[in-house]
Amino acid sequence: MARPAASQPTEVELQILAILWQQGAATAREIHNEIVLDREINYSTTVKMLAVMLEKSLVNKDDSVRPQRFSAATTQKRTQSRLLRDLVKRAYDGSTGSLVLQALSSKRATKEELAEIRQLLDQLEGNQG
Amino acid sequence: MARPAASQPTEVELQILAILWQQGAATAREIHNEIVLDREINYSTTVKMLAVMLEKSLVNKDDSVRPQRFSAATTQKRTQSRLLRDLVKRAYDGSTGSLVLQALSSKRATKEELAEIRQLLDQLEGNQG
DNA sequence: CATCATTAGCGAATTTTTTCGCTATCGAGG
DNA sequence: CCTCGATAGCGAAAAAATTCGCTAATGATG
Repeated sequence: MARPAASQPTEVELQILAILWQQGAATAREIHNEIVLDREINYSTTVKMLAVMLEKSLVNKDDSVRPQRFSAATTQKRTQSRLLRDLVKRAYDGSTGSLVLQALSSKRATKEELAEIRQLLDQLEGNQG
Repeated sequence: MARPAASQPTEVELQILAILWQQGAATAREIHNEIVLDREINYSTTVKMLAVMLEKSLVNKDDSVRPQRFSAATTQKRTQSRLLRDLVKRAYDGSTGSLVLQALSSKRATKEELAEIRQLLDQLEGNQG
């Protein structure tokens, strides 16, 4: 009776995933040390969260090494997509464009990113017009 | 001992806010009827959520009319901004541009939106280069 | 192979969010 | 002004998310 396919990560879970995406596989201790830079937390809590996330299939555990190493079960991209889609649906009335507009106007991207965006835009309009 | 200035709305709270943004001020019953279209829920629950949200300053209550009317305490834009900023920080390593790129490539925006985005892009690059 | 520091795991407590039962209040209609 | 259907509110239960104390296993070191 498998699990219902990796649910949306919660706040704390996402923080751990972010660490794993950034560092690749890591031990509980390494993950813990990262979290500690950000907020107070007991080592047991970190370990427990990892157990919970394993149960939810949000992370994988490599038991063949000691100490065991954890890694994200899903790519950052995939998770981003889900979160993004969800946000668009819940807060932007489903309009991705409106989110993009706001993102662009509110916070400035780097010159490189802008160029990249423009390029993508060309491509999209090309396909459409 | 005032409250800590409107926290990030939770799942259910956001659903209610979305309704208020769409319809403007509404009675508990009206809000409830909207939620019911989406999922099962008891009227008491809706009323309670509104009370909680009032406490958190997420909504305002007009007591001068009967039945009382609720309205969102913050504009949709403002809340969107917060949520977006938060998402960028937590899942996109702080890179807005990377979010925009993904949003654009994953789901297509309307022709109008694309044009608008392009215009905005011109403006942004103009200011920068 | 005893000792000790570290890692691993369990079970339960705490906190936050969401739910609703039950009572009180309101206001329209008779 | 009674009474009845709907709205309002309270307090507590249930569910979900986060926390940690305590014990067990592990493996390096003398």
